[in-house]
Amino acid sequence: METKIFSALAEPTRLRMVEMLKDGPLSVGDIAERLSLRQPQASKHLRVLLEAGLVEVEAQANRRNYKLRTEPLEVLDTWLEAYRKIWSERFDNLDDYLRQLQSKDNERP
Amino acid sequence: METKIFSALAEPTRLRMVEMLKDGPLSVGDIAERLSLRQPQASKHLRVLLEAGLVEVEAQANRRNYKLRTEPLEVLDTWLEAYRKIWSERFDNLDDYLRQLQSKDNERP
DNA sequence: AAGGAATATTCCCGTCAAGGAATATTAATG
DNA sequence: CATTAATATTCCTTGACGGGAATATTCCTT
Repeated sequence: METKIFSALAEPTRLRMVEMLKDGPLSVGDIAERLSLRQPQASKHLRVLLEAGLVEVEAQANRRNYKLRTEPLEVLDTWLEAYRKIWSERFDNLDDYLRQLQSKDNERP
Repeated sequence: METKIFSALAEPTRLRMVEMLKDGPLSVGDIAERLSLRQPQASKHLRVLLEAGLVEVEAQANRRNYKLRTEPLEVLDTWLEAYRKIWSERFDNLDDYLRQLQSKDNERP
């Protein structure tokens, strides 16, 4: 698993950017305004997201519209698969345990 | 969403630790050895994982056994939910598109 | 109680990331 | 072509992070 996506999302401002872009593409200015950032900082953070593959840019005249790319998130989702097994196993164990209790209850009368 | 988990996983060594612990708890020494780390570095990284809630410790005599905690990963999994919708929508759109092609093919003869 | 094994913590240092301010770039417009 | 709007890049400084080496702590053993 590539750690680049984690570093990119480890910065609160960038995480908020990603969450914002979930609802559709935005220009740098829009992003900066909504997050109360100065434009250069917005551009810099967007560059990091770009290099992590989390966004793509479409130039439209003066503007640059940044759009979310889900591919790295899909990779992350796949990576999580192995861990989902673990917590679902735990759930199953709890489930088994509850069933055991249940059957003991049934033995009693 | 808490960024702490991302910072914790952004470090390649720590990510490897998490992946190792997927298969069960390990002592500091074991972890250090498998990753060819010096013990102090292993301890330091484990501390970060601990503070991120990604592991828990169980002291057993001299040893400290570190065990994976999946709770932060479950939070991450939940956070991903909103994005899964996006890429599955895209898939649906592609699906629709292919169906359209299909029906146009059928019109032709 | 002393010694040794396993682990944690501290100190030092080099590197890197982030913000601020200034400047460069690109495109539209008069 | 000059100006302006939108964005990117650079330079600087500061703070956090990671590795190395040394040391402290804890617990077992004898």
